[in-house]
Amino acid sequence: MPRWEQGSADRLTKAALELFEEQGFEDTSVVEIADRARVTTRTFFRYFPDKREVLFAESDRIRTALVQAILDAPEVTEPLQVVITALTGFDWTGPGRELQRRRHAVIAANPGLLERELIKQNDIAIEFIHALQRRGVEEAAARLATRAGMQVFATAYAHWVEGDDGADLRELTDAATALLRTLLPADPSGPSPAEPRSRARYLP
Amino acid sequence: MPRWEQGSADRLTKAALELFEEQGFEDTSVVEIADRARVTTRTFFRYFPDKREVLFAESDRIRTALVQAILDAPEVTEPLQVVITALTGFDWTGPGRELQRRRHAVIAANPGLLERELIKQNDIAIEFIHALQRRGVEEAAARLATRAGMQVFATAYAHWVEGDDGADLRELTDAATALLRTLLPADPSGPSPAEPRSRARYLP
DNA sequence: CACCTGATGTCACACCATGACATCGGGGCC
DNA sequence: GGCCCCGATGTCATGGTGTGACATCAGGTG
Repeated sequence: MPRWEQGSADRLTKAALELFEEQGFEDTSVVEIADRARVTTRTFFRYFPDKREVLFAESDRIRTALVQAILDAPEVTEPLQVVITALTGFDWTGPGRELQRRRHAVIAANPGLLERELIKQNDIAIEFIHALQRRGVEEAAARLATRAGMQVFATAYAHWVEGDDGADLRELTDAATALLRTLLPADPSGPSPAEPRSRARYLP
Repeated sequence: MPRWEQGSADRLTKAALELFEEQGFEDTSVVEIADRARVTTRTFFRYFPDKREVLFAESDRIRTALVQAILDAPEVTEPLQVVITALTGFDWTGPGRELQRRRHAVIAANPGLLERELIKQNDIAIEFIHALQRRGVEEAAARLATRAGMQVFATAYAHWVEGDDGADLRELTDAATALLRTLLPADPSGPSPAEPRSRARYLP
């Protein structure tokens, strides 16, 4: 195929993004997308397993890169820091900031696509947990570190994109981590009735 | 309608559960479910917005009860404890332990239903966050407390159902909370390069 | 009895998704 | 050059999902 010609997958993604912006996700049929990309619907489904997936082609690349970052982290690093560092170290601009913004806006505007985004995030979390376990982290700790780390990052990221001041993303994650710590009861004797903890089943 | 006769919705749910057990979710059509329940597919879609939802009718009741538990918690309670207490205080056996077990087994065996379960949990999380905010908790804290609390509960619950010893669910959540605390860097000076924190944007 | 109302059935239709097979065009090999 | 192979795409047929419009039927009520 000549290099100057976009592949069908790219044309389909572009067409879908445009149509979703123009008339919404639900009111756009696969036929319309395929027509605009000058292919048949059969070709659409050869490239994407279903209609929603057309906006999530990058997802695989992102997930793989993040998991690799976790596996590559220095051995001594604490699991929560491993997760947060992987997330903050990733280049989220991807294939162009503007395209990324449009894609995100379309997803945010459509419940169906939001669901798919949630699934994708969950897939990433699952692989994070496995990656941490491969680093020797025990399962319960891996689950907690992953979910907490992703939520901490989400909190920081939200403040980062909407923040007026050019705060550093790392500093924001530190602040979010600190906030999370304030939510946990103090360690030796908490506000709860000072029952001494029964043997901590999950501690190493 | 005579009292001794089950309503269509109940018959549909029962039929669907049986068929999903017998031949799987994907290989069961709405037509089959409707036939076994002695109604038409049109009636199926009057009671359930889509095929998956047939196993999640209880979801609304559960979500409502949990949110109410959060709103009813004593005013002084810390947000994380509010979430955990709401979850541990709920009667998860619902409409019969055996039915609940079958339903859960079917969901666990089908990716499509697992996705829906994830969505439902997310819906619950969103309402938890709103409920906490109504209690005066700031948004970032509400998000972190909700996600952390749900994950802590999930960790404890998993150990509870698979545990041989009859450990108390409350003790298990305490243990999981303690584990989460060990994952966070120590508060005043952590293992990270001792950069003094810039003003903590999220602290009260 | 006539009427109303809620639940259900009937019919038609659009869309999503996939299997089976045909076609077409370019690159390599003799 | 001519042939063949193969990957990408098109064509056709089909099954399942989900919804709107309207008909029907039963029970309760005046």
